[in-house]
Amino acid sequence: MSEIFPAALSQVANYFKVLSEVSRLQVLCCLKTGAKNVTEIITETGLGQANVSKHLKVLAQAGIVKRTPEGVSVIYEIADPILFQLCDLVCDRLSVRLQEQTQQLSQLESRNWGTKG
Amino acid sequence: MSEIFPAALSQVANYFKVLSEVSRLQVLCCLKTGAKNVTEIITETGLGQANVSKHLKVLAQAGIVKRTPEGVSVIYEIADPILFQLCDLVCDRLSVRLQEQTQQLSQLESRNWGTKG
DNA sequence: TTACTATATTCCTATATAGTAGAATAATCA
DNA sequence: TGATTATTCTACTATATAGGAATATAGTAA
Repeated sequence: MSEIFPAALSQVANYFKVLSEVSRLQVLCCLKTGAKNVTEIITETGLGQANVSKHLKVLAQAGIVKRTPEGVSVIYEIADPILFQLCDLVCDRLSVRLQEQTQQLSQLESRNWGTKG
Repeated sequence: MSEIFPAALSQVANYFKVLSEVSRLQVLCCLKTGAKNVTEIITETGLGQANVSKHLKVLAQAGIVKRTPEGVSVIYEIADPILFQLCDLVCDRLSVRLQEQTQQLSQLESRNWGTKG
């Protein structure tokens, strides 16, 4: 009955895809401290100009940033209320995983290659 | 000072990338109702065998599913506590965006092509 | 051992897209 | 008008990976 439609999933997949690029995350991080124009984003991230422009377009189409032309330049700001929740969740999860892996590694060490013989 | 290191961001980006494929989301949806072996996942999703196997490997490496060999078959189950929180957040956000867009569209309609003249 | 089943891996093709350079467009000022 | 600056658009190359067919591997039973 409650079949999952791939069409609905593709929207979710696409949202995650937008967040799956380091460069775009860099842009978002640099916008975390407030709205900025494209030039500021370029200098702060160190990315190429055309590249930044493309990424901003993708982010804007996904509704993650808001574009506001202001005179000769264009201001971008984060517009997605869930963005930081998402990133915080993932960061916490990643650090927990790293801790678990570190622990497993140290257990493996002392069990199989310990000096006790 | 608190510079963002792209190396740290790439971990986050990679996590999101794992969730950015429709086929992988299909697999996760089918695991939502409980642990299943690979054959069950194949029939339930309709995906090819090699394809499912590859996606399961990616999901397991990301710590999103847990792999448990059991006799001749292998059981997979969801192991990531934040997965459904993430998906729910995104789904809610997507539906809000769609509502907004629908509303804007109808406003545009009545303002520019309305019968009032 | 052999035969069989369930998973995993390898190789291949097609597609998607990141990143770059340079052209084109748009807005401001002299 | 032209010059300057900010941004976007247009190819282009290189890389990544989804998906499928064939093959390999691991476990089970005879």
